[in-house]
Amino acid sequence: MDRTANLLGALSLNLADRIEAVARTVLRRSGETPAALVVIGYGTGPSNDQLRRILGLSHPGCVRLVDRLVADGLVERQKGKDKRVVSLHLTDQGFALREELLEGRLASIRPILTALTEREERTLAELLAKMLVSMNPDEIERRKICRLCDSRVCSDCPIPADFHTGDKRPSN
Amino acid sequence: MDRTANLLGALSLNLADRIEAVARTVLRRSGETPAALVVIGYGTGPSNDQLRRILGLSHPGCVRLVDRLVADGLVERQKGKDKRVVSLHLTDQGFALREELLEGRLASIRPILTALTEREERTLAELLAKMLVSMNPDEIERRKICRLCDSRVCSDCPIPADFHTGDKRPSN
DNA sequence: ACATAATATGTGCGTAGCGCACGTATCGTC
DNA sequence: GACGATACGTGCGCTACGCACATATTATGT
Repeated sequence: MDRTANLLGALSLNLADRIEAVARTVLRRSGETPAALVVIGYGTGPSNDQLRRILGLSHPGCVRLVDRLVADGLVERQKGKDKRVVSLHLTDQGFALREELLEGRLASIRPILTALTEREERTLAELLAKMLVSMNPDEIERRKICRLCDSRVCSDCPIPADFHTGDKRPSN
Repeated sequence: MDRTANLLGALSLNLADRIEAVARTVLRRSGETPAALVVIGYGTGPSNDQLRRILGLSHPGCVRLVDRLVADGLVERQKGKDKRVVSLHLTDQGFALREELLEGRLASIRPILTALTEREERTLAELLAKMLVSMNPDEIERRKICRLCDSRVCSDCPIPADFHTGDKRPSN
């Protein structure tokens, strides 16, 4: 079993490398910034605090991250229902870059799967789903796992989170 | 196929998170520092330049990384055959921490695999091996992929690199 | 043999991303 | 209406990293 664990770890590391490289190229930012773009892009208008929980950052870290996204013209701070909370939304430019990021991510993963037959790929999908389900994640954990997911291609998500109702364009 | 790619990406992200968390806990360092400890621990006495290529860092970045490891008492700079090159070796303390890191990494991956039957796990291992082989990596790329691997556990490595001759204790 | 290029390491300086401690504004509750 | 809880933002420092540059050693060409 440890051999399998090791192989899985090695492949995961390589995929993480690829995805990070894509994010750097597309956004010119690193760390949790790409994930923030994806999460905000689900269109639920998350608060700073909700975002930081999903990204696993401190509150100040998240504020600064949003500062960067705003400075880059990708995100807008809008009023929430409560005068305390900020509601985060993508600008059109942010949405466009998010699309590029998500497509780049999938493009970097696809080549690995071409090594498999269709049948093998289906088997892999089943195994992956089984492992994801077994994590039995709570809502925050789900969003954390899916913080770079392209929900549109993930039909029948094994660990559906709230925002799996589909991405929305910014409603300016 | 994109659904499978997305699931694979999500699981990989989660595994990368877990492994990074373990590394932070064990080493109190982040970035490529944990990988450096593992790579140096293969006992081949790599030079600064070889190390940087495997880790994908700039040369100065690698020098500073080694500075940190030396300051932490985990690595020693020894003379190479060439008066220019430095040969990097672990101290006993470095070796001990490397063991802790590798075991922690496996421990963080294992729980995911318990969701599978033995038969399923073997299937997964086959698929993983097939995907890794299909990358057809050169020597540097192989070491990059395996820069956090526990080679003792990875019997019959699908992409064997030079150092798969087994880890060695520091030979002070 | 000797200048010149290539290799390998290290340093000064700046940047990105993040956390801790703290301050401030708004909301709920008694 | 006071007081704690919630949510946001700021000052400050730290870690990890890259670029430009300096230095030392080895290889190469004439």
